[in-house]
Amino acid sequence: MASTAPPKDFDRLREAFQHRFERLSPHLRRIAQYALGDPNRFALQTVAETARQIGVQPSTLIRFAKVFGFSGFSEMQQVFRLRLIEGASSFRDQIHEHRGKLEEAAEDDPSAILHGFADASAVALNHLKADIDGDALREAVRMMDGAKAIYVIGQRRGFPVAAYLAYGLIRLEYRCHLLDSVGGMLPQQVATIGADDLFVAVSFAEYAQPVVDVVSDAHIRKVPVLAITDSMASPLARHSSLYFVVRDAEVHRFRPLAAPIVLAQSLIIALGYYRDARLAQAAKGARKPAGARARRG
Amino acid sequence: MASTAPPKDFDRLREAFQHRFERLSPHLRRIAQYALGDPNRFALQTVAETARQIGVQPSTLIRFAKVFGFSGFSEMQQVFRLRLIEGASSFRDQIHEHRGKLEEAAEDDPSAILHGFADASAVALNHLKADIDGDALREAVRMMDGAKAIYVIGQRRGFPVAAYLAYGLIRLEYRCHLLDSVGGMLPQQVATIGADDLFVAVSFAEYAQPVVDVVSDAHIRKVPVLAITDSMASPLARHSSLYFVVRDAEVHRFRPLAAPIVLAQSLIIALGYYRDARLAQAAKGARKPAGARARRG
DNA sequence: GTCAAGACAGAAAATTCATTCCAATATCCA
DNA sequence: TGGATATTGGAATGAATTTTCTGTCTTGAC
Repeated sequence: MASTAPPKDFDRLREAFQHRFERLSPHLRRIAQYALGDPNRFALQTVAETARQIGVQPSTLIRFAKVFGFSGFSEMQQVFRLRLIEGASSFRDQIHEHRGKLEEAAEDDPSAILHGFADASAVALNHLKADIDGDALREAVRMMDGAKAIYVIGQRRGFPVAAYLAYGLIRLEYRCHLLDSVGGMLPQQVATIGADDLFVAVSFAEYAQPVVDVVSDAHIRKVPVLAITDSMASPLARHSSLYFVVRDAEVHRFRPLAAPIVLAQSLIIALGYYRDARLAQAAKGARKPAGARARRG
Repeated sequence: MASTAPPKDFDRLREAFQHRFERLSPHLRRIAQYALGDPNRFALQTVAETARQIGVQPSTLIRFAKVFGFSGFSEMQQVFRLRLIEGASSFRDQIHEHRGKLEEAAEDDPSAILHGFADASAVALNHLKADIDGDALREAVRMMDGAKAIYVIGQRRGFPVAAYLAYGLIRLEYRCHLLDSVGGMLPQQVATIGADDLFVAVSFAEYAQPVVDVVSDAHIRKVPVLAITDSMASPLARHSSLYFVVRDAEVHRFRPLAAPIVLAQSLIIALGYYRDARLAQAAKGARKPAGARARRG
C-alpha cells in the first residue's frame, strides 16, 4: 500500500494514474480508465453509482483510492471536484488565490500596482474568452444591426464601456445615442424608445439605480434590451432580452474594466464585419429591395 | 408552496430564479444570487457548506428548493450537476474548435473575433508593463494629489479612458471635472484652469483637434498637463509636463483600449494609496500645519 | 499439487448528510 | 399598539453513503 502523500491537484493525479497503470490489477485498471475517460461523471457520482457502472464493488473503489495514498474514496473524488470548480472557476476565486501576489509590497510602489493590476486584467480576459458564448455574440450582433436606433446607457464604472459602445456604433454609422442624465430627462428620453429600437445597458454591482429603473421600464414596454453585467443574478440580467456576464473581482479595492471593454470592442468589430457581409449580399442581389432581410424576426 | 413541475434543465431553472427573484424573501434572494453567481460551487458543495458560506441555515436551502417545485435540495442540485457534466465535457472540445478557427480569418465568427481581440489586448497589457516607468507613475500621482482641481479631457477613443479617470478621481474624493463639449464652451472652460490645477488629457491618433488645441493652450498658460497618448511624437507629448505612451497595434481595424484603461485604473489605485499614506502622516504629526508637505515643489 | 499472497465480493458498521418540525423572530396590516 | 402572517433559526430525525471487515477466490511460484 503506497502511503506517500496523495496528489492534490488533478494533473498530478492523472500522471500517477498513467504511470502506475500497467502495475494495476484488472479491476483497478478499469477504474482508472473510467476515471480518466469521464472525469466529470467520476467527480459527481457516488461510489455506488460509479461501482455499478464500472461493474465492480464499492469497496474496490475505496481500495483504488488508498493505493494512491488517499484516506478514502471521498478524498480522491475531491480532487476531481476541485478541477470542475476551478476549471471554469470564477474569476473571483482565482484572484483570491493570487491576491497575495497581486497586492503585496505594492502600496507605495506604483509600478508594482500597475504590474499586479495588469496581470489581474489578463486573467479576467482569459475568463472572458471562456465565459462568453459565441451564439450569444451572434445574436447580439443581429440585434444591433437590426435596430432602427440604438440607445446606450451606463453609469459609474459602466459609463466608460457604454461610452465606447456609443463611439464604436457611431463610427460604424449606426444611429446611436449615449444616454447621460444631463438635464435630468432620462426617464422621458427612455419613454421615446420603441420596440424596433434597441436598448443597450452596462451596469455592474452595485447596480446604479437609474440604470436598473430605465432597463426594467424598457423591458416592460417590450423594448429589446441587451445588457452587459457581472452576474446572472443581476437586475439587468432579469430584465433583458440578452445579456453577457463578465465576471470580475476586486483588486486593490478596484475592479478591472479590461474585460468589459474588450467585450464591447469585440462586439463592435463583429458588428462591422456582419454589416459589411450584409451589404455585400445586398449588392449582389441588388434587384431585390435592399436591406429587407436585415431586420430580425 | 408552488408545486408546479420543477424546471429540469439549467436554463429554465435560471429563468425561474430570475423571474421570481423580486418576489423572494431576503434570504431566498441571497441563495438565488449565490447559485447564479457561482453555479459550479453550488453544484458541488453540500447543503451545510453552502449554507455556511451564504450565512443562512441549511433548512432555508431546502425551503428554497421547494419554492421552485423540487422535492428537496438534492433534486435541485442535480440540475446544477447535470449542467457541469454536459457543459464541461464539451468545454475541452470547444477550445480545440476555436484554436482551429482562430487561424483562419474568422470574419464571420464573433467568438473567434473575441478570442483574437482578447489575446491582442493581453499582449498590449504586457507591453504596458514593460513601457511604463515607475518614476513617471510616482510623479503623476504626486501631480494629481497636489492639484487644487483636476480637469480631464478625452474624445473619441480616448473618451472612455478620460471618463474612467474622472470617475475614479471623484470616487477618491478629488475635485475633478470631466470636460465634454456639451454647450460648446470648452475653450472658455479651459481658460479658467489655473497653474495650481491639473489638466489631464487622453488622446490617440488621429488626435482630436479640440483636445490638441486646449492642451497646447493650457501648456502655454503654464497649467501642468498630464497626458496619456500613443506616441512620443504626439502633439500631446509635446505640450505636456508629463506623459505616458501606450503602444497599441491595430487588430481588425480597431485598436485595443485595454492598455490605456488599465493604466488609468492603476493611476487611480496608486493615487488612493498615496493619499491614504499622506493622511496617515498628517494624522501622526498633527501639530504641524496639516497637508503642508503634500503640495509638490 | 500445494501453499502463499494478493484481489475481490458482500454484508455490516459508522459517518455524513439532507430533511423535518417546531419555536422564535421579524414584518405587515388593521 | 396589537394581532396575524410570513420568515428564519436550530436541534432532532431518518435516509443515504462511505468505509471497514471478513471470508472466498484467483493467480503464480516452488
